[in-house]
Amino acid sequence: MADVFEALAAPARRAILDELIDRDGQTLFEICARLTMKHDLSLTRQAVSQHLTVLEAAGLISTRREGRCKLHFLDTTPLTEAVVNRWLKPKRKNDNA
Amino acid sequence: MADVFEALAAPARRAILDELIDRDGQTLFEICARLTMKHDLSLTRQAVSQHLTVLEAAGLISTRREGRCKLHFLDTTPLTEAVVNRWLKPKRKNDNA
DNA sequence: TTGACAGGCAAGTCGACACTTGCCTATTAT
DNA sequence: ATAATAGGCAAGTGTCGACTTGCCTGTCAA
Repeated sequence: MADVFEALAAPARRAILDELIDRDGQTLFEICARLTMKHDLSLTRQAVSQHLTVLEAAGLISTRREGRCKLHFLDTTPLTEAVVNRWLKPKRKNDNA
Repeated sequence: MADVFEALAAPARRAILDELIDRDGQTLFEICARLTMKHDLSLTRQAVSQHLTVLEAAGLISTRREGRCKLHFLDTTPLTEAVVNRWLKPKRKNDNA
């Protein structure tokens, strides 16, 4: 699994995660359209496709083919492992509020 | 406040956060030494200093001068706001386990 | 006051990555 | 079969950031 933080580094990829939270299981073209509409990000289809590849390599999204469509689903478990378990939980050892 | 995710993008900066979790309030030289020892990161003092600047700009660390030393303290609140409140909590609306 | 220690500023190099362009494959409908 | 849809592969460009080198400022002890 690739680096979760490297995947989160690009603003476009964070916007994609936002989009998948809003509506899970979108296709590449749907994501492209909604990025342009709601996030003012006018990217090429290839650009979004490469972002999706990075996100999938980081385990943040999973995909399923459906005929000629490829659906993308959000998975936030790597986020919990990478951020919460690494920095947020250890601090709770001292100040558990 | 600068971008939290951009601050987390560099592995060296994440290692610095790990170091400050292990021992809070370290100086620049202490962090330099411990990065070399425990993380196999042999960086210049200036490199670490620039990383600390980025982390402080992102609000992830706060500093306090103490004579000729500058102590660095971890602050994880931006992490919660940027990650948990953005992606982890919204998912809990559907599947709250 | 001189030297050592802790840190800051500025310019320069270099590699990685975000993005584009161009073309190709696979699935579905007419 | 042909065209349209949904997506993939590969190469190229350009910018940004991580890191270094060199020098300067401030603090403390002798």
